[in-house]
Amino acid sequence: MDPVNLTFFNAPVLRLAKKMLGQLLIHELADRTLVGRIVETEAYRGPDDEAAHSFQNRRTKRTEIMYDKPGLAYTYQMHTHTLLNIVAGPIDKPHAVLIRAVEPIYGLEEMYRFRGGHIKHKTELTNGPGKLTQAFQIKMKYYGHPMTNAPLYIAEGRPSEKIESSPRVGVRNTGEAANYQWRYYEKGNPYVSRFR
DNA sequence: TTTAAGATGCCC
DNA sequence: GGCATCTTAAAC
Repeated sequence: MDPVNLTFFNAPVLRLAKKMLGQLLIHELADRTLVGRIVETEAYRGPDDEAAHSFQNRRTKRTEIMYDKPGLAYTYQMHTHTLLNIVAGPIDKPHAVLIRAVEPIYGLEEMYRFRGGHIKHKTELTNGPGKLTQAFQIKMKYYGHPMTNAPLYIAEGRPSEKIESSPRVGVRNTGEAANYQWRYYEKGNPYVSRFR
């Protein structure tokens, strides 16, 4: 499967967050390729978004990558988990899309193994931003990796037909931004994370 | 140098 | 509801 073109990511962040629903997340491991279909995303829109790490153009070692080219991976550590974002356009605007859930397509046996022995149902493999990075073995080493290049990339999938939106998860203490409907997900898909 | 908080997930 | 566990950033 071929990666999407770099221009795919050069879009305003809200539009990109919706466009990414239905696209494929692919990680080529030494002995197996893992594939998932993106079913839930969130947009974080830099300077004017209090919930974003780059709020008020805050520029640190962590947020630096968001000021770089669209299509680069912004990985960061949240408690015991790594979360995966993709930088959106335009360049110099610190915008990014968080991948919150995917539907597992290929490599489920590996995903079960990477997730540990406590998974009862396959919907629990990848229905959360920390779960999917664990299932897909996406680590901090991918910080700055172009998501158009093997071994970790986005490929064209079947676009989502029914998209719903909601407030973002876990950002309740961020003033007005807590109300923005910038979480997008495929309606009725069982792999979408539960809202908290 | 120290400390507190966090775009989470698992267990009790 | 508690807690693991680690990076970042702000306080001291």
